[in-house]
Amino acid sequence: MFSIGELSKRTEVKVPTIRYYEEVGLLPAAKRTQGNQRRYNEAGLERLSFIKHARELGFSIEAIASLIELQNHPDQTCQAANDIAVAQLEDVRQKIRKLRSLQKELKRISEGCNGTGTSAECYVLASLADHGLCDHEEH
Amino acid sequence: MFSIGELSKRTEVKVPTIRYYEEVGLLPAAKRTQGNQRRYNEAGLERLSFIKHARELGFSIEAIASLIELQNHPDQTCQAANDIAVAQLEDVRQKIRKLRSLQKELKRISEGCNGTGTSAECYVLASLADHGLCDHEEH
DNA sequence: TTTACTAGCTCTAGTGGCTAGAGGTTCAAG
DNA sequence: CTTGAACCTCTAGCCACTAGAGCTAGTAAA
Repeated sequence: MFSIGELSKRTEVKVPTIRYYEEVGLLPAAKRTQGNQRRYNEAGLERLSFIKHARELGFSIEAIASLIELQNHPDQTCQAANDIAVAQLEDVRQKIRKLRSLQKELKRISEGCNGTGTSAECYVLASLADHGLCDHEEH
Repeated sequence: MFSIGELSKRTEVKVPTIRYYEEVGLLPAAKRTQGNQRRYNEAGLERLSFIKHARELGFSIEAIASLIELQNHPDQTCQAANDIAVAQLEDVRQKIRKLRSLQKELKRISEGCNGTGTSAECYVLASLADHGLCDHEEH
């Protein structure tokens, strides 16, 4: 049994974040010492590692809650888990597409400006002021 | 002179968002009718268009405030404006890099699961539980 | 055992960039 | 003059934390 600080060190998840996960129900309410301090075991560590990894992959708290729920029903098919992963993958792909188009426009804008002119004739400012000057697509 | 609703229609920026921009100082306090309703002119429309376009490119409110400040000093060089654009571009590139590595891992995870097994043997859940099962890099 | 001090506790508020809703007022058309 | 859409302000909510105040518990050295 170890403290929240120890759990934090081992998982590299900050202490207030651990308490937050407990509050929103991702982590079960921890056992307490007589003095009301949280105590964890290996199961708690594994659960938090799972959550951390999923967060790093961009899964929402809600999606992680669903995944944990699925873990708790080991006899069901994992179709639902796969669906969540596939949805997350599609979400990431979408974000990449959007960022790539932003990248393209930002590149064009900043390359049009060498930083030596005055603000009045600045290509960066002009591009932002006039949508027509750029290739930007609507979302 | 036109109303906030008209400005909203013309720029495709929602009414509460326009009020929010005014509140945080991106838009100057609008002139008011005797009945306290906001009235805008073409200058207001151009300013909001600038803000909208910059937001679509992912610039933060703070960065946009700086860009507007630069517009108001047309005699200075636009080095600072270019710096902001370049920083934004680098930020976007960084996000793309990170998302690509997430995409790769998510793809691998979801392809490892055909959705027909049980949760107990699910590759998605196992991958999330065990960091060692994946290629995921630390950030 | 006392003392010091770190680490823990709860609670409230703040972050960014909006969005939603309540409850009231103004404007413009008919 | 009446109707009703559009406007006003104010408060609260969203997500996933993060920061800080003010207090208590645990632990190691003296």
